[in-house]
Parts: sequence; structure tokens; C-alpha cells
Amino acid sequence: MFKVFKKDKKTKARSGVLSTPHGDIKTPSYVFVGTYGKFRHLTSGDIKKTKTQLIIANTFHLWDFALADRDGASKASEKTFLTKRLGLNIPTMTDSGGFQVLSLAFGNKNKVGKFMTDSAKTDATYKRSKIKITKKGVHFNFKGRKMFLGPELSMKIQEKIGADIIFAFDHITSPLDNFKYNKKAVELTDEWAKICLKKYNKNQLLFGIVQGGTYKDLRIKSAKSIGSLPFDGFGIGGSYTKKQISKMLKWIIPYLPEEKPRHLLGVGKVADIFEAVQNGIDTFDCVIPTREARHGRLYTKTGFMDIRRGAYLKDKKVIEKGCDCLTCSSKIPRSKIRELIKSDNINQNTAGQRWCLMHNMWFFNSLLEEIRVSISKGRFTEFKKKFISGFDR
RNA sequence: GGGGGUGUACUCAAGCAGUCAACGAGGGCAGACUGUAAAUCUGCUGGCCGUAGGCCUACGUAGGUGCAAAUCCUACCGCCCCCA
Repeated sequence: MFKVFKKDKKTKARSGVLSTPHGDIKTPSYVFVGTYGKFRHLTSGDIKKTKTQLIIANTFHLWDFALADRDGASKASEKTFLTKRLGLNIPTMTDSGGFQVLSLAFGNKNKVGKFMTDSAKTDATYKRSKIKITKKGVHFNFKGRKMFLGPELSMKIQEKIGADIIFAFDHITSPLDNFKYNKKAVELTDEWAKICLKKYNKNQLLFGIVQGGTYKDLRIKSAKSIGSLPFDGFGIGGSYTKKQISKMLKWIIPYLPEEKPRHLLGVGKVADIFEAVQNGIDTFDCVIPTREARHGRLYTKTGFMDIRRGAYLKDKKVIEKGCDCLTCSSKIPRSKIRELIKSDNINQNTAGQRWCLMHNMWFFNSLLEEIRVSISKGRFTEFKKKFISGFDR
């Protein structure tokens, strides 16, 4: 169930509450990515201290674990496979595994990811080697294994994992795919969406996914058809060049039901967050806060810092003055975090990365908190302007 | 006193006559990371000239051999180990 409490007057930004069997989520909300149903280097107790509302895990990566679990099918009420794995009873999502067909089976070889430079050619020809896509799903190779994943199987696995919110199995395209290919992908995603709805047990919330690449016609076509289906919410997927998020959202959002939640898949840099919220997005997931934390990039209101730099060798300040995250409130100096994270890599310790994770997750959750407040006070645009101008890069 | 070893750029550590401004690692510097095969990846790291290319200074010190030396010889200096 989703309730919008406040709509911004100047933009499409909105604030509300999304209710799930494991609790309520105040929106807009960041969704952190715990692919394997865990966060590297963090305990469940740690996660509790980051103000995290919602976590997304991955169907592809949990596939074997979930199906091997003998505790029966998870009902999205009490302790599901995923909440047990997390050690936390908080709202969860699972991605359908559709993205992995791009990132694992295809993207790596072709150097294609979710985002590409703006100069990327969208009509380049390339080969989707060893991948066969049919109406039933995708045959592909992974680590020398022949695999198959499709809408029915994805739904089966996601039901077993038991997240509160699950996604329909979709066909993501790459920025290199042409119009014709994207058109087929949209049609296939539609067909798969209907299969997913048929297999849907109503214990969970099922979100359909809009595709269409960077093509306006296709995005609108996809938004219309997916948006008209009885999903509980909608995901917006695909890949694009870096400057196209906003434009794409403006095409899509008008065709999605106003009363249902919208999730933007895999987007979450600081500037992107504001663009997403401004265009009517309620939740979005991204690896940026956690991956970059592990790589030593720490966020503050004035920009980010690479804590591994020698400049912090003797820096006794906390990451950010006034920050209430565990790291900063424990008064861990930058020099110590630097020392720890640099030796983490060598000694297989994780203390430094943990401090970084605790900070970044807190940072992004706090930012979203501020965004929610700004929307409720009718000051979203002002807050955005102020924050962006103070944030370097 | 006798015997053996060793001295390489910020550090560790290869090289043992030409392809060496010198492998590799660390460190440093710069950059990347967007539905996580990512505690990861990429580039640079003697000086000067805009890069290409070139010039200069460099492998403990001082000489020597040789077309050519970090690499061979001699002496010296410094460290290390073993025997007395």
C-alpha cells in the first residue's frame, strides 16, 4: 500500500509512505544493494545504525541459496529467507535477475554497463554472443555453465527469497542497441510482465518494469502498456548515456498511475537523486554508496573525499563535523580510517571499510531524510539548489 | 685475524655487458566506480623539452677495460653472516 502525503508544487517530487509486511518506508527513499542478502563487512546490528529503510537483493545471485533452503516457501510476513539471511526484519526487495543478463553474460565482454559516455554510439553493431533470448526467457553462459532464466523461474525464485517487493523479469538493453532491438525488448518485457503477473502469489508486492532504451516512442509505449497492468508499483529500467535520466523520466512518468510507487533501478549518484525525485521517483537503488565506501570514497555535504590519499595521513578530524553516523560520532579520525582501509586490503581485515560503509550509508539516508522534509515543507527546489551548489562534483 | 656475502630510484626487491631510466611489489599522485563476477579497476611515479621523440643525470665512492658497464677488473668506504 502506498500513500502520498505531500506533492511539490513546482516539480513532480512527492513524499509518502510505502507499507510492506516488514514495515513502512518513508519516501523518497534510497535502497541499498545487498546482492547476496548481506552487506560485506557489516553486521545486522551495523545496518540498524545506518537508518536504512529498504534493501534490495538479487535473484540471480541468491538463486542457488534460496532454492536449496528447505524451510518452505517464504511468506512476506514474518521471517523470510531473505530476512533470515540479513538478520533483520526490515523491508526488502529483490531484483528479477534481468539485469545480470546484460552485466554478466553480455556486458562484460562488450564493455557495456548501465551507463556509457555521452559519445557512445547507439546504433553500433555488436554481437550478443552465446546468448539466446526466447519468449520463455534467456539462455546464456556464466562461468562456463549453461544457464537459463526467465519470468516464470525468476518469479519462483523471488517467491522463495520472500522479499516484500519483487520485480518482474525484464529485458534490459544496452546503449549500443538500436531502435529495432529496443522495440523487441519492450515487447518481450511486456509479454514477460504478463507471465509474471500470472505467477504472482499476491503475498508480495510485484513491480513491473518499463524499458525502451533512449527512444522516446518506445519509452512511452512501454510506460503505457506496463503502466496499465495491475502491478503494485513500477520500476524504470534500462541503460542510457549519462545525461539522459531526467529526459527519460519526463517521457515515462505521465503514463504511470499516480497512486502507485515508482522505483528507478540502479541510479543513485548525488545529482541523479535530485533529478529522480524531482521527476516523481519514490525509491531508487544503487551500489554507489556501498561500493565507493569500500573503495574509500566518503561523502560529505561539500563533496566526496578519497580517504586513502596521503593528505589524510595525519588528519585528526572526523570525516564530517556534525555528522551523527557511527564513525563520526565515535570520533574515528580520518587518519585512522585511512590507516585501517589501506591495511584492510593487505591483511584481509575489514575495519576500515566498515567505518566507511557506516558513514556513507548514513550520509545518503540523511540526505533523503532532508529531501523528504524539504518536500513536506514545500521547499524541495530551494533545498536542491542549495545542496547542489554546496556539493563539489 | 681468516672465510663468505651485500650495497639498485621514497621503501622492499629483480637485473649481472648492449633490447635499462632500469622487471615486480609497496608507497605516492591522478582518475574511475550508477538494478554489485568490484575489500575493485586504470594511468603516472629521476630531471628537462608541449606528447612523439630527444637531451641530461643516475644503480655505495673513485678509477680502469671495452665500440658499449647497474652488469667485468682494481682500490676504497658501509653493512651482514660464519670461523677463530
